[in-house]
Amino acid sequence: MPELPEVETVRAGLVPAMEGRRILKATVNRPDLRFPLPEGLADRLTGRRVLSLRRRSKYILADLDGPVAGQAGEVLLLHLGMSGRILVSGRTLGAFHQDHPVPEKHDHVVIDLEGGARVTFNDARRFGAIDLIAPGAEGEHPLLRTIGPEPLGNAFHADYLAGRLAGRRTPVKAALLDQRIVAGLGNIYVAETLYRAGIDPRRLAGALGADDIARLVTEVRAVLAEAIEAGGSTLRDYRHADGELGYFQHSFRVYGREREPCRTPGCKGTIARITQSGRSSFFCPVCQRP
DNA sequence: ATGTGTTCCTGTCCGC
DNA sequence: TGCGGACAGGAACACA
Repeated sequence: MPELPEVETVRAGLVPAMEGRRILKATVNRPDLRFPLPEGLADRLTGRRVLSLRRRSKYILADLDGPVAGQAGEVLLLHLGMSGRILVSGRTLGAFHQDHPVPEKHDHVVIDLEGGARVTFNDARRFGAIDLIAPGAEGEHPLLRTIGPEPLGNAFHADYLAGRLAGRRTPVKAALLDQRIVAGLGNIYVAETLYRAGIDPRRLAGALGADDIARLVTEVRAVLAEAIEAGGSTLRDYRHADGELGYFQHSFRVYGREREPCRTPGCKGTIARITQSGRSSFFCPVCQRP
């Protein structure tokens, strides 16, 4: 469940289980995801208190306290890749899920917290990532260093985007997927954004007009905000996963709707699917002009 | 530098 | 029911 709204939903779901709580035990069942887990991960987590949970792009960042009182601790970085899920279970006064007590296949890391919650990182395809970042080193971390502005933040605006797209001969679809240009968008929300902005995904980024770019900024923000409000999107029938309460998938206007009618009032178009840079693009050939 | 294609891995679904 | 192939929400990497 991996684009920005899903990650934000997962982060929010982890707050009652983790924030302010001490990690009593950490179990590593598998030594590697996309890359090897940090050396001594379980030991470095055990005994630490989770001070706060943040999100940057599609990454969840957990600020830990240090082993020495008053000293800053490491930051736990979590990335879900394509298939990653974070499950929350445990006896906790009903504050969160209680229905996933049984270990499943691909439960790679399990964290037990003060208060009785168990947080499980499950990722069948192992495209996800877990890392520990030294205090103050977040800005130089290879996975975070080159990421562009948060789309819901002040740094993402039409002038900025125009500057980043100028002269680019790549399709706008690819440009919006590029995390260095804007953080957090993935295949679904790019498709939905381009539909709402009335822009054909094949148009070259550098050929967009100022009006196109202004609409893109508006629609990126609107789609993401609506999706977060809906708790993200749930594609497959992931039972028991935190964050799968999302229902934004019912609001998709183009994603996954190949050969279905366009939902723009009065439009007789049919949603098309093409492949761009190896991934599916869904769009209405009538509403979204080349 | 910029743009494109391949690759990592497992699971599911669809057509024969 | 089995089997093969296409496809899946990401992103790093190798190459032209």
